[in-house]
This record gives sequence, structure tokens and C-alpha cells, in this order.
Amino acid sequence: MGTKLLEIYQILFDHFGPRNWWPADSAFEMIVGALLTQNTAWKNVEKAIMNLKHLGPITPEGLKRLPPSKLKDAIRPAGYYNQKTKRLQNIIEVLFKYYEGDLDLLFALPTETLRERLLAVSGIGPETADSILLYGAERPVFVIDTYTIRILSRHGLIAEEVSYAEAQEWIMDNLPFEVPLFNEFHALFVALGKEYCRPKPKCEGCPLENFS
DNA sequence: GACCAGGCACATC
DNA sequence: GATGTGCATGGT
Repeated sequence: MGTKLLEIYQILFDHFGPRNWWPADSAFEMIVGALLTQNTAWKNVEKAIMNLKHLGPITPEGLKRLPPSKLKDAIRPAGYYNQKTKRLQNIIEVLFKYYEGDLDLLFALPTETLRERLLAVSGIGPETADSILLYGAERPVFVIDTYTIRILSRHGLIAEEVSYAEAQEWIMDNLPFEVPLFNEFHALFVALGKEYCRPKPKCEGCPLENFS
């Protein structure tokens, strides 16, 4: 089964090329983007990030200093702005309370512990935590999202209704633990999902059109 | 105007 | 443990 997954990876890589994820200037900005993109189109997140950059550097210190109303205003384009303001404040609060506002100190934790600490922050669920682990802290953790499950189930590799943990276990049991592979593969799933694997698929031209 | 987007917390059964 | 609902802007 691992072979099939690697076949898919190869097809997607040949079609889309390297994705160079995550699109962010720093690990902290990556985290901000991960929170803002929850159930939200990346295009809208880009606007929010741009707004934030105009207000100052996107750092734990910079965002902590920002008046909440300014923060809320800046991220408005990303939607759910009340919730997301709170979520950003939650992670920032943890950073200052336990890690001197220094992301590197948090990232010094071993992977399992780090994942638990992230999940303990209200607003960080499994996908956001794993995104931070993979793209921020460069740990070999595979990120699952709606596209991943939709694509794999439509090709009969997993059931449509599998849980996040089940999908993750299945993939990680069938791939070598390599950060660059996990990084690229998830980004490729998203690239394919955006273009061809929406709820109403347009399968003509999909690189996996004839894959079985 | 409906449908959807790189989810998550919380209520309820 | 499973299922349902609110959160909100902006593109198709």
C-alpha cells in the first residue's frame, strides 16, 4: 500500500512541482497563518497577514502589544475574527507565561510533548497542531485535512468517514518518516484538492484521473 | 443567491 | 463516543 501512496506522490509532484511550504517569513508567522486559515480560504488569510504586517512585525511581542481591537480589525478578512483573535491571544499567552515569549523554547520540546502542549491551547486542534509540528518545528508528522481524506477516499484507499487519527495512522504506517516528504506531500494534496477535488469534483484534467 | 474554504469548541443525546 | 451547531469573510 505504501507503494500506491508513493505513486500518488510522484504523480502529484510531477504535475504540480515543489510547493515550497509553508508560505511564511518565520515560524511564528506560520503559526498565525495556521490559526487564521482554519476553515478559511488562504486568499483571505493573505489579506489578514498583510494587514498585520502593516501594523508591525509579526512576532509574539509585536502581536501582544497590539490593542485587541486593532488585531481584530486586521484579521477581519480571514473570517471568524472574534474567535481567531482569542485563539491568537491564547497561544501568545502560553508563549509568554511558560516560554519567555520565545518560540524556540517551546519548540525545544520532544515531538509528543510538543503536540500535547499545542493541543492544550484552546483553538489549536489536531490539524493546526500537526501543521505547526511539521511546517514550524520540522517534525515528521503527517498533516491530515479535508482534502487528504476526500482524495484518498475517492480513490478507494480509505473510507470517507475515517477519523483524523485513523487517516493519519494509515498514511504514516505506509510512508517513510521524512520531513521533506511529509511537507511536500500534504502541500500537494492541498494543491490537488483546491483545483480538482472540491465537494463537486471536476475530474477532467485531474492528474489522478486514471489512477487506480 | 447558494455553496464552499488548508477547523475547532461546545452543547447535547 | 457520535452528532449537531455557531463562528464570518470573500471568491465561484
